[in-house]
Amino acid sequence: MNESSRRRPVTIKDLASQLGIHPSTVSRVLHSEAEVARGAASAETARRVRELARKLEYYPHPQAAGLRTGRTSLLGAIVPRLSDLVLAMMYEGVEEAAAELNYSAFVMNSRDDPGEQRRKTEIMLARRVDGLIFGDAHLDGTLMPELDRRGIPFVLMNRRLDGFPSATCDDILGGELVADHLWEKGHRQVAVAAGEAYASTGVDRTSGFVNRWRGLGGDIEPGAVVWSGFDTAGGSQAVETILQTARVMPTAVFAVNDFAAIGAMGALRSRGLTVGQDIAVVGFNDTPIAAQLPIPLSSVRSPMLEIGKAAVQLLRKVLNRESTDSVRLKPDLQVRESSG
Amino acid sequence: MNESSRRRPVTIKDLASQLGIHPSTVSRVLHSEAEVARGAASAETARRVRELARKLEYYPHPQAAGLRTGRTSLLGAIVPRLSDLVLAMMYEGVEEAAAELNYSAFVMNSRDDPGEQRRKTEIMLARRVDGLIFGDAHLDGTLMPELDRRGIPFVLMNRRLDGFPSATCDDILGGELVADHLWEKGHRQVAVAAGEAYASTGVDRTSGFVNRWRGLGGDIEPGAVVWSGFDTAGGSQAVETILQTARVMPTAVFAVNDFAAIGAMGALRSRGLTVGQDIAVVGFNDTPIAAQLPIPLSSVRSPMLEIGKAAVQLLRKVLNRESTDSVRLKPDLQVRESSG
DNA sequence: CTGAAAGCGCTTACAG
DNA sequence: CTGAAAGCGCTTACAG
Repeated sequence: MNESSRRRPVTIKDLASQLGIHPSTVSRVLHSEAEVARGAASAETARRVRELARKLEYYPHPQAAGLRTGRTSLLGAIVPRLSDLVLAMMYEGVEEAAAELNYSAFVMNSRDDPGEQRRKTEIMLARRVDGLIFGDAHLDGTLMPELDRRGIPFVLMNRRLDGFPSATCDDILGGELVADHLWEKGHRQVAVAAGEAYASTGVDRTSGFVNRWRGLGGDIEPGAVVWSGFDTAGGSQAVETILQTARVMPTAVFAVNDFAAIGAMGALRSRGLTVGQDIAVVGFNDTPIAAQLPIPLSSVRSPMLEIGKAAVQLLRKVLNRESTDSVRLKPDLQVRESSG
Repeated sequence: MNESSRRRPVTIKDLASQLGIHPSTVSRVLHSEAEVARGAASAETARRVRELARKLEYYPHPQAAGLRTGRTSLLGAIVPRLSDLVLAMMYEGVEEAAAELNYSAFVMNSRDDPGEQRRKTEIMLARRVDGLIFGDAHLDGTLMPELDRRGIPFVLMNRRLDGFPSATCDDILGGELVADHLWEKGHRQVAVAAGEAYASTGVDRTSGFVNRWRGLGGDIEPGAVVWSGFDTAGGSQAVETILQTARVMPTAVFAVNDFAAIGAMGALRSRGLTVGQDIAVVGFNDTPIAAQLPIPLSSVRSPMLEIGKAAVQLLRKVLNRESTDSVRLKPDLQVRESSG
């Protein structure tokens, strides 16, 4: 059982009294970047302060500093759900990059529900975060323009939205890579499990694919593009719909998310089709399971960790009032047995 | 682009001056639980304070309050990796339960590395968290006893450790459920992909299985229990080892984690075996993909979200210096095609 | 019932 | 180069 008799952390005052100097001098030294502490204190004083701080394991009290400076060094991230591996990976990137900049990051789930997005945003603001990162932007949403009007610093990751800085995968390119690959493999009848129509990821991957496909001279049957959830259930439903409504059976399915692809594979198998032989399937994100599935899944590798880190860098610029350009990181295609 | 001209949040002083009363009175009212504000202010004053607070959308400044009270209302959680769905789900539970108690939760990854566990713990403590939740306890680790000696309030989740309060799945029971099921299905030669030997999850699931199996009159071949990673790679490696070293071919494999089970399925398939016909596979945690795999995976359902919530409740008790008993939540077995 | 003061730990202009 | 003061927003014993 815990004793809960934590010893009181060392403060600036402790350091000052032990050194026989004023707390403000300690603070100045600890904040001077240069080892020599130009203007903050004499080289000798600075040395003694730093030495004692190290010896006593002094750590600044971030809340106290924040109270004084008006900044909390807190970043808030809102994602559809953390149990979605794609967002979890991106958030790992956010966490790492934030820690490097001496920020702390929070994360909350919105479940892609507009009410929850608002609610969670207000909670984050009540906690006085310095800025926000949204992984759940809706193309038809009203929250982002509103926050912008209120002057709240934020950036987007994962999904983009016109007019706001975002760190995303180049999803259009990702879709194009899949079109090139399937065309080259000789497929001419294809279908798309396109994801949610409110998410730029689904929209961009799909439009990249469709436009390139047409550019190559291919046709997309009406009813061959089905909007659906990004999860396994969404993928299997999309395939059911495609199989029921398509006039011509597709020989390949592009699912804009690996989990949807896994759901699609399940649905195809229960129709008696062998993926990789009777029908090709390609997913998106190249999550670790893709390569390890019983039938390894071809997938577009997106740099999820890097997207999270890029989002933090972008937010840093916004907070510093520097100019920002959205970042689109390049994906590449991993071809495996499911479409080999 | 963001304007970054956020309007200053409303403070207690703002409320007080608008009402012509003293800030301390406002604070007292806002902290009195009862609507009538017994002892804090007159019913009329209390009413006016609450009304204005609502109207101006006053939110307390948690850092300022914490500075005064000595508590930050911050909880730190450390997990092996957030991109492990099991931990991500548990952390969702942590986040939700913490928010309900007006706590904010942080999470960091330790990658199951003892150095990182220490480092991340110290970062959390430097941020003055009120308490910690560890999802990455090692059975042979030295960190927990050390933190206990230092009087730092913490609890464990996911993995247990003797002598410390934990919220876990009843992993022994989970292993027993699998043994009963496979025995009943007529299997007599079994193997186990047992997970990491430093994690109570793997150890308990395995010992629950093995002990029950022997109790039923079964034998476990030497070399039929293989320690391995919890991920897909670990599962496929474990199966490779089992197939190479087992004297008798098993007819069933119990993998203590769904991702390991997926890896196992892949390895079995590349040996030409059809899971569910030639060989049974059972996983653990019943993650959402289990049911949606091309060959649906039998799995022990563990209440991941509830484990996270229970950990927060446990930590709350520790912080209140109430007595705590470890919580072991009951799992159940979902039988599917992979072992049907 | 309500005001006034002190102080949590830190930072930052301001003197000297 | 260094000290002293003020103040961030809040809470809490203490008076009256």
